[in-house]
Amino acid sequence: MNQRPALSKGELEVARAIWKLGSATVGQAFEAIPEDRRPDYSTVQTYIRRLETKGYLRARRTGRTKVYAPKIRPSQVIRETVDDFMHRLFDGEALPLMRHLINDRGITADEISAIRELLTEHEVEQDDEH
Amino acid sequence: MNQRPALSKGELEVARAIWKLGSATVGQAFEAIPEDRRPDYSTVQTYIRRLETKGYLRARRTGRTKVYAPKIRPSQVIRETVDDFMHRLFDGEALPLMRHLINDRGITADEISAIRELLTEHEVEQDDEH
DNA sequence: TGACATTGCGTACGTCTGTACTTAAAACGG
DNA sequence: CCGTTTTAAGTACAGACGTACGCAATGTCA
Repeated sequence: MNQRPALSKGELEVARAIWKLGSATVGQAFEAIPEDRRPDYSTVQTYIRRLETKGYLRARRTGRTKVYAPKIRPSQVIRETVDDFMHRLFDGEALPLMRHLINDRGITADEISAIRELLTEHEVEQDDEH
Repeated sequence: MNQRPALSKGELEVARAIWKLGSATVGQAFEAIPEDRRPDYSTVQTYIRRLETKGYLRARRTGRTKVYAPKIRPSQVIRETVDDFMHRLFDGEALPLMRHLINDRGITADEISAIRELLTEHEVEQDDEH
Protein backbone atom coordinates (compact mmCIF):
# COMPACT_ATOMS: atom_id res chain seq x y z
CA MET A 1 0.00 0.00 0.00
CA ASN A 2 2.45 2.58 1.08
CA GLN A 3 6.20 2.27 1.17
CA ARG A 4 7.70 5.57 0.66
CA PRO A 5 11.45 5.25 0.61
CA ALA A 6 12.94 4.66 4.04
CA LEU A 7 14.26 7.46 6.16
CA SER A 8 17.97 7.98 6.22
CA LYS A 9 19.85 8.73 9.43
CA GLY A 10 19.96 12.45 8.89
CA GLU A 11 16.41 12.66 7.69
CA LEU A 12 15.22 10.84 10.75
CA GLU A 13 16.94 13.31 13.00
CA VAL A 14 15.16 16.29 11.54
CA ALA A 15 11.90 14.42 11.17
CA ARG A 16 11.99 13.70 14.87
CA ALA A 17 12.68 17.32 15.61
CA ILE A 18 9.66 18.37 13.62
CA TRP A 19 7.51 15.68 15.19
CA LYS A 20 8.42 16.97 18.60
CA LEU A 21 7.48 20.49 17.63
CA GLY A 22 4.31 19.42 15.93
CA SER A 23 5.19 21.53 12.95
CA ALA A 24 8.11 23.75 12.17
CA THR A 25 9.97 25.89 9.72
CA VAL A 26 13.42 24.93 8.60
CA GLY A 27 14.87 27.36 11.08
CA GLN A 28 12.90 25.97 13.96
CA ALA A 29 13.81 22.41 13.12
CA PHE A 30 17.39 23.52 12.86
CA GLU A 31 17.30 25.05 16.32
CA ALA A 32 15.61 22.00 17.76
CA ILE A 33 18.48 19.71 16.91
CA PRO A 34 20.99 19.27 19.73
CA GLU A 35 23.92 21.46 18.99
CA ASP A 36 26.54 18.75 19.16
CA ARG A 37 25.18 16.83 16.23
CA ARG A 38 23.53 19.70 14.43
CA PRO A 39 24.57 19.98 10.80
CA ASP A 40 24.65 23.09 8.69
CA TYR A 41 21.41 24.97 8.24
CA SER A 42 21.40 24.22 4.55
CA THR A 43 21.86 20.55 5.28
CA VAL A 44 18.75 20.57 7.39
CA GLN A 45 17.05 22.32 4.54
CA THR A 46 18.08 19.55 2.21
CA TYR A 47 16.85 16.85 4.56
CA ILE A 48 13.50 18.55 4.87
CA ARG A 49 13.21 18.92 1.15
CA ARG A 50 13.91 15.23 0.75
CA LEU A 51 11.47 14.35 3.49
CA GLU A 52 8.81 16.20 1.59
CA THR A 53 9.68 14.47 -1.63
CA LYS A 54 9.61 11.11 0.09
CA GLY A 55 6.16 11.84 1.41
CA TYR A 56 6.91 12.14 5.10
CA LEU A 57 6.24 15.84 5.43
CA ARG A 58 3.69 18.23 4.09
CA ALA A 59 4.41 21.93 3.69
CA ARG A 60 2.00 24.77 4.17
CA ARG A 61 2.93 28.27 3.11
CA THR A 62 2.51 31.22 5.43
CA GLY A 63 3.51 34.22 3.45
CA ARG A 64 7.00 33.66 2.38
CA THR A 65 7.91 30.92 4.78
CA LYS A 66 6.96 27.29 4.73
CA VAL A 67 5.79 25.39 7.72
CA TYR A 68 6.35 21.68 7.65
CA ALA A 69 4.22 19.12 9.40
CA PRO A 70 4.04 15.33 9.37
CA LYS A 71 2.16 13.86 6.48
CA ILE A 72 2.42 10.38 7.91
CA ARG A 73 1.72 9.87 11.56
CA PRO A 74 4.98 9.69 13.47
CA SER A 75 3.76 6.66 15.37
CA GLN A 76 3.37 4.86 12.10
CA VAL A 77 6.78 5.80 10.88
CA ILE A 78 8.24 4.63 14.16
CA ARG A 79 6.42 1.35 13.93
CA GLU A 80 7.66 0.79 10.42
CA THR A 81 11.18 1.73 11.33
CA VAL A 82 11.28 -0.58 14.31
CA ASP A 83 9.77 -3.30 12.18
CA ASP A 84 12.36 -2.96 9.53
CA PHE A 85 15.08 -2.99 12.13
CA MET A 86 13.69 -6.05 13.85
CA HIS A 87 13.58 -7.86 10.58
CA ARG A 88 17.11 -7.11 9.70
CA LEU A 89 18.62 -7.97 13.03
CA PHE A 90 16.21 -10.34 14.76
CA ASP A 91 14.32 -12.06 11.99
CA GLY A 92 11.32 -9.88 12.69
CA GLU A 93 10.70 -11.25 16.12
CA ALA A 94 10.16 -8.98 19.06
CA LEU A 95 11.11 -11.47 21.70
CA PRO A 96 14.77 -11.86 20.78
CA LEU A 97 15.03 -8.11 20.75
CA MET A 98 13.49 -8.00 24.19
CA ARG A 99 15.87 -10.66 25.35
CA HIS A 100 18.73 -8.64 24.06
CA LEU A 101 17.52 -5.51 25.81
CA ILE A 102 17.08 -7.36 29.06
CA ASN A 103 20.16 -9.55 29.10
CA ASP A 104 22.86 -8.17 26.90
CA ARG A 105 23.10 -4.66 28.18
CA GLY A 106 23.05 -3.19 31.61
CA ILE A 107 19.46 -3.02 32.65
CA THR A 108 18.72 -1.49 36.02
CA ALA A 109 16.39 -2.81 38.66
CA ASP A 110 14.28 0.28 38.17
CA GLU A 111 13.91 -0.46 34.51
CA ILE A 112 12.88 -3.98 35.33
CA SER A 113 10.06 -2.79 37.53
CA ALA A 114 9.08 -0.24 34.94
CA ILE A 115 8.81 -2.97 32.36
CA ARG A 116 6.71 -5.09 34.67
CA GLU A 117 4.36 -2.18 35.09
CA LEU A 118 4.18 -1.63 31.38
CA LEU A 119 3.20 -5.24 30.94
CA THR A 120 0.50 -5.07 33.54
CA GLU A 121 -0.88 -1.79 32.27
CA HIS A 122 -0.99 -3.23 28.83
CA GLU A 123 -2.92 -6.26 29.97
CA VAL A 124 -5.43 -4.08 31.74
CA GLU A 125 -5.98 -1.96 28.70
CA GLN A 126 -6.44 -5.06 26.66
CA ASP A 127 -9.20 -6.19 28.95
CA ASP A 128 -10.92 -2.83 29.08
CA GLU A 129 -11.00 -2.79 25.38
CA HIS A 130 -14.12 -4.86 25.61
CA MET B 1 38.07 3.25 20.49
CA ASN B 2 36.84 1.34 17.53
CA GLN B 3 34.20 2.48 15.11
CA ARG B 4 34.59 0.66 11.98
CA PRO B 5 32.06 1.98 9.49
CA ALA B 6 28.53 0.82 10.19
CA LEU B 7 27.03 -2.18 8.50
CA SER B 8 24.72 -1.60 5.62
CA LYS B 9 21.51 -3.52 5.15
CA GLY B 10 22.96 -6.01 2.71
CA GLU B 11 26.15 -6.42 4.61
CA LEU B 12 24.25 -7.19 7.77
CA GLU B 13 22.31 -9.92 6.05
CA VAL B 14 25.38 -11.83 5.00
CA ALA B 15 27.19 -11.08 8.22
CA ARG B 16 24.33 -12.70 10.08
CA ALA B 17 24.48 -15.70 7.80
CA ILE B 18 28.15 -16.15 8.54
CA TRP B 19 27.63 -15.66 12.25
CA LYS B 20 25.06 -18.38 12.25
CA LEU B 21 27.43 -20.74 10.49
CA GLY B 22 30.34 -19.77 12.67
CA SER B 23 32.51 -19.38 9.62
CA ALA B 24 31.85 -19.79 5.95
CA THR B 25 33.01 -19.44 2.40
CA VAL B 26 31.22 -17.11 0.06
CA GLY B 27 29.33 -20.03 -1.36
CA GLN B 28 28.16 -21.23 2.02
CA ALA B 29 27.06 -17.79 3.06
CA PHE B 30 25.25 -17.47 -0.22
CA GLU B 31 23.39 -20.72 0.38
CA ALA B 32 22.54 -19.73 3.91
CA ILE B 33 20.55 -16.70 2.85
CA PRO B 34 16.82 -17.35 2.48
CA GLU B 35 16.13 -17.78 -1.16
CA ASP B 36 13.46 -15.10 -1.38
CA ARG B 37 15.79 -12.27 -0.49
CA ARG B 38 19.00 -13.82 -1.71
CA PRO B 39 20.93 -11.62 -4.10
CA ASP B 40 23.30 -12.72 -6.78
CA TYR B 41 26.31 -14.75 -5.75
CA SER B 42 28.63 -12.01 -6.83
CA THR B 43 26.69 -9.53 -4.76
CA VAL B 44 27.27 -11.64 -1.70
CA GLN B 45 30.88 -11.73 -2.70
CA THR B 46 30.97 -7.97 -2.76
CA TYR B 47 29.32 -7.67 0.62
CA ILE B 48 31.81 -10.04 2.14
CA ARG B 49 34.69 -8.21 0.61
CA ARG B 50 33.38 -4.99 2.08
CA LEU B 51 32.81 -6.61 5.43
CA GLU B 52 36.42 -7.63 5.48
CA THR B 53 37.57 -4.15 4.55
CA LYS B 54 35.40 -2.65 7.22
CA GLY B 55 36.95 -4.93 9.77
CA TYR B 56 33.98 -7.15 10.60
CA LEU B 57 35.33 -10.33 9.08
CA ARG B 58 38.65 -12.03 8.96
CA ALA B 59 39.60 -14.41 6.16
CA ARG B 60 41.73 -17.48 6.45
CA ARG B 61 42.92 -19.25 3.36
CA THR B 62 42.56 -22.97 2.95
CA GLY B 63 44.23 -23.79 -0.26
CA ARG B 64 42.48 -21.80 -2.86
CA THR B 65 39.35 -20.94 -0.96
CA LYS B 66 38.89 -18.40 1.73
CA VAL B 67 36.97 -19.05 4.87
CA TYR B 68 35.50 -16.02 6.55
CA ALA B 69 34.88 -15.71 10.25
CA PRO B 70 33.86 -12.88 12.53
CA LYS B 71 36.66 -10.60 13.54
CA ILE B 72 34.41 -8.74 15.94
CA ARG B 73 32.19 -10.75 18.21
CA PRO B 74 28.65 -10.82 16.78
CA SER B 75 27.21 -10.03 20.17
CA GLN B 76 29.21 -6.85 20.18
CA VAL B 77 28.13 -5.86 16.72
CA ILE B 78 24.54 -6.50 17.70
CA ARG B 79 24.90 -4.43 20.81
CA GLU B 80 26.40 -1.57 18.86
CA THR B 81 23.77 -1.80 16.19
CA VAL B 82 20.92 -1.79 18.67
CA ASP B 83 22.59 1.06 20.49
CA ASP B 84 22.87 3.13 17.38
CA PHE B 85 19.29 2.44 16.53
CA MET B 86 18.06 3.31 19.99
CA HIS B 87 19.92 6.56 19.81
CA ARG B 88 18.51 7.54 16.53
CA LEU B 89 14.92 6.69 17.30
CA PHE B 90 14.56 6.74 21.08
CA ASP B 91 17.24 9.09 22.32
CA GLY B 92 19.29 6.14 23.42
CA GLU B 93 16.88 4.97 26.06
CA ALA B 94 15.82 1.38 26.26
CA LEU B 95 12.59 1.97 28.09
CA PRO B 96 10.79 3.91 25.38
CA LEU B 97 11.75 1.19 22.97
CA MET B 98 10.34 -1.38 25.36
CA ARG B 99 7.19 0.64 25.72
CA HIS B 100 6.86 0.73 21.99
CA LEU B 101 7.33 -3.00 21.68
CA ILE B 102 4.77 -3.66 24.36
CA ASN B 103 2.12 -1.11 23.50
CA ASP B 104 2.35 -0.07 19.92
CA ARG B 105 2.33 -3.36 18.17
CA GLY B 106 0.37 -6.51 18.66
CA ILE B 107 2.00 -8.33 21.48
CA THR B 108 0.53 -11.67 22.40
CA ALA B 109 -0.26 -12.95 25.85
CA ASP B 110 2.37 -15.61 25.34
CA GLU B 111 4.98 -13.02 24.63
CA ILE B 112 4.00 -11.16 27.74
CA SER B 113 4.59 -14.20 29.90
CA ALA B 114 7.81 -14.88 28.09
CA ILE B 115 9.02 -11.40 28.88
CA ARG B 116 8.07 -11.80 32.50
CA GLU B 117 10.14 -14.94 32.62
CA LEU B 118 13.05 -13.23 31.00
CA LEU B 119 12.92 -10.56 33.64
CA THR B 120 12.83 -13.04 36.47
CA GLU B 121 15.60 -15.14 35.03
CA HIS B 122 17.68 -12.09 34.62
CA GLU B 123 17.18 -11.09 38.22
CA VAL B 124 18.16 -14.54 39.40
CA GLU B 125 21.31 -14.49 37.35
CA GLN B 126 22.14 -11.13 38.75
CA ASP B 127 21.93 -12.51 42.25
CA ASP B 128 23.87 -15.65 41.46
CA GLU B 129 26.60 -13.61 39.97
CA HIS B 130 29.30 -14.39 42.54
C1' DT C 1 16.39 53.29 3.92
C1' DG C 2 20.16 50.62 4.21
C1' DA C 3 22.44 46.68 6.42
C1' DC C 4 21.84 42.31 8.23
C1' DA C 5 19.21 38.07 8.94
C1' DT C 6 16.13 34.60 7.32
C1' DT C 7 14.35 31.71 3.97
C1' DG C 8 13.53 29.36 -0.52
C1' DC C 9 15.45 27.17 -4.25
C1' DG C 10 18.73 25.29 -7.27
C1' DT C 11 23.08 23.01 -7.75
C1' DA C 12 27.06 20.30 -6.57
C1' DC C 13 29.88 16.60 -5.34
C1' DG C 14 32.23 12.78 -3.12
C1' DT C 15 31.12 8.50 -0.70
C1' DC C 16 28.37 4.65 0.33
C1' DT C 17 25.35 1.05 -1.18
C1' DG C 18 22.93 -2.27 -4.03
C1' DT C 19 23.64 -4.89 -7.63
C1' DA C 20 26.10 -7.28 -10.87
C1' DC C 21 29.25 -8.67 -14.94
C1' DT C 22 33.76 -10.44 -16.38
C1' DT C 23 37.92 -12.88 -16.42
C1' DA C 24 40.82 -16.23 -14.95
C1' DA C 25 42.54 -19.75 -12.23
C1' DA C 26 41.91 -23.88 -9.50
C1' DA C 27 39.12 -28.17 -8.36
C1' DC C 28 36.26 -31.94 -9.39
C1' DG C 29 33.72 -35.60 -11.88
C1' DG C 30 33.82 -38.92 -15.29
C1' DC D 1 42.53 -35.10 -19.76
C1' DC D 2 38.56 -32.23 -20.51
C1' DG D 3 34.41 -30.05 -19.58
C1' DT D 4 31.86 -28.19 -15.70
C1' DT D 5 31.65 -25.95 -11.30
C1' DT D 6 33.51 -23.10 -7.76
C1' DT D 7 35.97 -19.36 -6.26
C1' DA D 8 38.77 -15.17 -6.31
C1' DA D 9 39.54 -10.71 -7.86
C1' DG D 10 38.78 -6.70 -10.39
C1' DT D 11 35.66 -3.39 -12.43
C1' DA D 12 31.34 -0.93 -13.18
C1' DC D 13 27.65 1.95 -12.48
C1' DA D 14 23.39 4.20 -10.98
C1' DG D 15 21.00 5.91 -7.05
C1' DA D 16 20.98 7.29 -2.13
C1' DC D 17 23.05 10.13 1.27
C1' DG D 18 25.79 13.52 3.84
C1' DT D 19 27.13 17.77 3.38
C1' DA D 20 27.13 22.17 1.77
C1' DC D 21 27.61 26.55 -1.33
C1' DG D 22 25.49 30.44 -3.78
C1' DC D 23 22.02 33.51 -5.07
C1' DA D 24 17.90 35.88 -4.82
C1' DA D 25 14.02 37.58 -2.47
C1' DT D 26 11.84 39.04 1.55
C1' DG D 27 11.69 40.59 6.40
C1' DT D 28 13.48 43.41 10.23
C1' DC D 29 15.67 46.72 13.06
C1' DA D 30 18.28 50.78 13.86
